[in-house]
Amino acid sequence: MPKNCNFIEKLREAGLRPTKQRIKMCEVLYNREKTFHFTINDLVKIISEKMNEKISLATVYNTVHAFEKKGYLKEISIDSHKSYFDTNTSAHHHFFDEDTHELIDCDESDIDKINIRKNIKGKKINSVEVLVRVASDNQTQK
Amino acid sequence: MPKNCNFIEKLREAGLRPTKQRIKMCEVLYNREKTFHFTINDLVKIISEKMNEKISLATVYNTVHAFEKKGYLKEISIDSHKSYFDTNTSAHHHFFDEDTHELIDCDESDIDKINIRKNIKGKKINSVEVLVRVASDNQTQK
DNA sequence: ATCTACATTATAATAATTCTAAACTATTGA
DNA sequence: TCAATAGTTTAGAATTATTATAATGTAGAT
Ligand SMILES: [Mn+2]
Ligand SMILES: [Mn+2]
Ligand SMILES: [Zn+2]
Ligand SMILES: [Zn+2]
Repeated sequence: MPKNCNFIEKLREAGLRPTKQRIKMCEVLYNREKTFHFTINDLVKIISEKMNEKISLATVYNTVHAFEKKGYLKEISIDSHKSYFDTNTSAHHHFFDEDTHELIDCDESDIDKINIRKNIKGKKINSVEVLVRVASDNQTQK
Repeated sequence: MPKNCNFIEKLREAGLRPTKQRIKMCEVLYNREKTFHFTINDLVKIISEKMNEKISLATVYNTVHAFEKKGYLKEISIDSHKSYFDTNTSAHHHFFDEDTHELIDCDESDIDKINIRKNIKGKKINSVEVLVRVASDNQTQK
């Protein structure tokens, strides 16, 4: 979803009723300069602490999954223990900072096109995504 | 761990007491031709159904995590909802079959070396792994 | 054989997520 | 306008995966 867009219209187009909870969540998620990577927990915290709003946890889950189904959010597998979501729904690669647990998007120029030589009979490729795990390089440490 | 190895010795070397539960689990995990990718649930099922053994669920978790810490198993992030483990602990790429939820290892020749042009200040790269999601290509379907 | 540190186990606790069913509300159209 | 209705929110219960606890068992040392 584009930044500063008319969320009421966008929600309607997606067949989702523009309730105040959903509009608030759109603002949190999409009124940003950069891609937003988050866990449900992050999102709940932002809504309650930064926005001083109260949206039921069940609604946050429902809405995130509704947005995911409509293609406005994408789930990212980084950690088997919790779900990360991404407002950048295109196929793209990531850096994952193992110190801060932060995800950073790669753009086209950051990683050369991946060349897959193998193919699995009867199967087509749905996506090819690279995860680069990084951590502080402690060159100053012994 | 090599196939058909002396698991008692291997466990001792790792500083792990070779208990009967651990030896049994080594047999299930490492007496195989190919890399084994599994969830805890898969493993428990194999132990109880195929091996007709009873190992407490807590022990399965403890042992898998002990093996992981010693570098005999590696956790793979495919699905935020459950943990996959891999007996191939080297850095390698995967195909993931979205129909069967099966992981397949790539070998060196399957994917060309990944060229990363970006670097994050103060961070070093720990790993670069590619996940290729595949699904049945249904060319016969409408 | 005895000791002891470590391991196993059943069970309880926790955490993430989903379900349920009642209350609420956005939209429709009389 | 204003009910009717279908979709939505909500608190709380249920479920699932995982981890903690604490009692019991056992491998390895003496
Ligand atoms: Mn999900
Ligand atoms: Mn883990
Ligand atoms: Zn991203
Ligand atoms: Zn593998």
